[in-house]
Amino acid sequence: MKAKITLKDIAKELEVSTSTVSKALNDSNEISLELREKIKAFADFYHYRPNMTALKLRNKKTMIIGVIIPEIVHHFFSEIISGIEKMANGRSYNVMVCVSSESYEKEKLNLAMLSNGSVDGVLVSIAKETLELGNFDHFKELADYNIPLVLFDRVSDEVNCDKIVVDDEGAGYKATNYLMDIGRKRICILSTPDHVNVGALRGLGYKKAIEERGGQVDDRLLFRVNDKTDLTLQIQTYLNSLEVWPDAIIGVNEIFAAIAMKVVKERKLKIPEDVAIIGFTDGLISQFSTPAMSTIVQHGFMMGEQATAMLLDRIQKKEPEINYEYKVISTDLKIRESTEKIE
Amino acid sequence: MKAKITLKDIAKELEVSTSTVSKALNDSNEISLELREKIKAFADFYHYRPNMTALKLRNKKTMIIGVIIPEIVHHFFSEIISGIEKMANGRSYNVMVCVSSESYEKEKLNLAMLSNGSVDGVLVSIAKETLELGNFDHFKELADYNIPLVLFDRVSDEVNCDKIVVDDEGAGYKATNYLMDIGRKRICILSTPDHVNVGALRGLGYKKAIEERGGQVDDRLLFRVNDKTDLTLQIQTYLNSLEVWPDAIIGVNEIFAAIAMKVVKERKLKIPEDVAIIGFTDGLISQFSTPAMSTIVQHGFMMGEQATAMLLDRIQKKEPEINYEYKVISTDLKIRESTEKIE
DNA sequence: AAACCTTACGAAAACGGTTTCGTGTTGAAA
DNA sequence: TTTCAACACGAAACCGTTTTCGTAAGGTTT
Repeated sequence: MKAKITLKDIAKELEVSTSTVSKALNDSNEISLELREKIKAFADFYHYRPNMTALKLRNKKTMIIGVIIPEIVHHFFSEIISGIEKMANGRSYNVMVCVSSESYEKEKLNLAMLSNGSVDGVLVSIAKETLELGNFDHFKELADYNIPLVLFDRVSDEVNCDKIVVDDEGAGYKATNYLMDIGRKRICILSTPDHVNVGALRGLGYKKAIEERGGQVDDRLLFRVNDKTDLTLQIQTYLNSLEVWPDAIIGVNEIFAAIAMKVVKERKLKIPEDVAIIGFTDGLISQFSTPAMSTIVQHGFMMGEQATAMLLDRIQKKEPEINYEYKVISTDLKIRESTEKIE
Repeated sequence: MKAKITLKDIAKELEVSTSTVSKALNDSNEISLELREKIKAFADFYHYRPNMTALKLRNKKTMIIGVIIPEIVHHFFSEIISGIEKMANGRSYNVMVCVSSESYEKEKLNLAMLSNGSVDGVLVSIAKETLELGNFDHFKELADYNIPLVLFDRVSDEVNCDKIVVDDEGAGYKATNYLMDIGRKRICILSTPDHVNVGALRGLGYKKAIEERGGQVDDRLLFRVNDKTDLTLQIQTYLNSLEVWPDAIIGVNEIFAAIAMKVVKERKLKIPEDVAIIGFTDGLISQFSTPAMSTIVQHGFMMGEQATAMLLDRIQKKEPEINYEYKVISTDLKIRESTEKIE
């Protein structure tokens, strides 16, 4: 175990000054070629590596971006992290991941921790509890510290910053339209409480699609699943409470759709003949369920990449512009067996 | 946008020295109560927060641990990260996540980046390519820099450090035994190439269980799926190439099992009546497949927590002990519909 | 009144680098 | 010969903290 060697050590050993060593290693032509080579060889031999922390202090940049995410064990979010990690790495940044567990307090704590100079910028997807409480002051403080912020997926109008979201309304619209195209009349949507913008927007697209064709939105077909109690039970109870079963179900996430599929099967109804099902997030469940689930694919990886690109661009600009970007990522409809057209 | 305020700023403003301010803020009784309060009030008012980077440099600790993981979009691994994050946070450390994408080069690069003083310790699950190449020199360098390392899940004997793994042999044994208990005679196992210790060990447990009951291991029933070509095709081809179909299949991960389930269904065989299936990793597929999949649950979250605990303990000890720990996490068999006992 | 403690603060070093500026030595131009 | 630029290097400041040590002022012992 050789203790890590510093500039000072090299300087002393070679009887030159630290500034000379520093310059030599940075290939400055202020230093003669001869000495430069000698120093480099020496440094190389002892595996010299500059201390990052010292550099960070001097350069006032950490080359780290912080990410606060509600959950990691979640296909869509892990895809996003993956995209973030890739883009950040490509631009030689590192990623510090924090999990809010959907809790306002943890989100606030994480943000405080990150904003003390640990990172050059922050990427956040807002926790459900925060959205519910509607308290976004902790984000505003970031601006005071002059730390760029980009919100992704779960955003809020009350925060002034760059944002990037999935085209949730368009996705809801797309899914609904497709289901109508294949002749479905009673389309049910399993959504989230309205404070989660994601769910609300998907519901909006759903309504828009129906109304556009002169249809009447039946409010009984829009169910808001809350995540405080057992999901399966809620969905089961709800579906079975309908006097007339729907002939199509949209789940605003993979889990809702998967549960719906289970419930439909238990009811001995055929998928897609009796009931067509569409989910969101093209995760493993969708690919390996029977029948394979049609889904709205949300391009989480791309979202992570682009959010990071936006953040890094903002970091690298000196002027804190007031023109914040709002980027929308469009979705694709991936048709599989759970909606296969029947004529 | 108030620029972030430093100790020096406070000192100048209050016409005292920086040392006084520092001590006051740290509640040193070297400073009179009166002045202490005054300084604290001032600092508070201007939202003073110490610069982390400066502290890191001074304390020679970053309070960050690095994690190198082969993949994020993977249920087991994301569970582990989740556990790591929780434990690290609980002990006031932060987590820097890097992805090797199963590539030797990326793993090496990541390790180099982390070991330059960015982190106090590193947690690694070895990339498949690295295991295949059998080159572990990059890990040995870590010791030179005196940075503690803990390997988890994918480990190697050639690296001297703390390790923590799932009881893979026991899991394979447990699954096989259970299948025999419910009367299965031809148990097939979909494993990985042997250089992936995880797969190899599960295969070992499988063999042990069979031999223990005086059975003869039929090598044709052990298939090594490689991840270079289409998984579904491989498994499909393999299963259909068997003269006699197995009456039970063990997939050493969730995907293999899910694919097997699909193939079995396509063949119009009944699960579990004709073929029982057991998977590993208790992810979403298992819970929401039809029939719901019996699995070996691996406690990824706990593994992440414990790996982190081991690492932090090692970091906090001054003496680099030679007694490395090797911890094994036992698994549980979660029985669901895909193996339900039939008599 | 001399010697000694406290108390309350400041100066300076340290962490490990980079960078600006100064300076002694050369060699070439005037 | 003088002047000046180029070259090659070192000194010192700097990034923002903490911490050791020094010390002046005042109080307490003898």
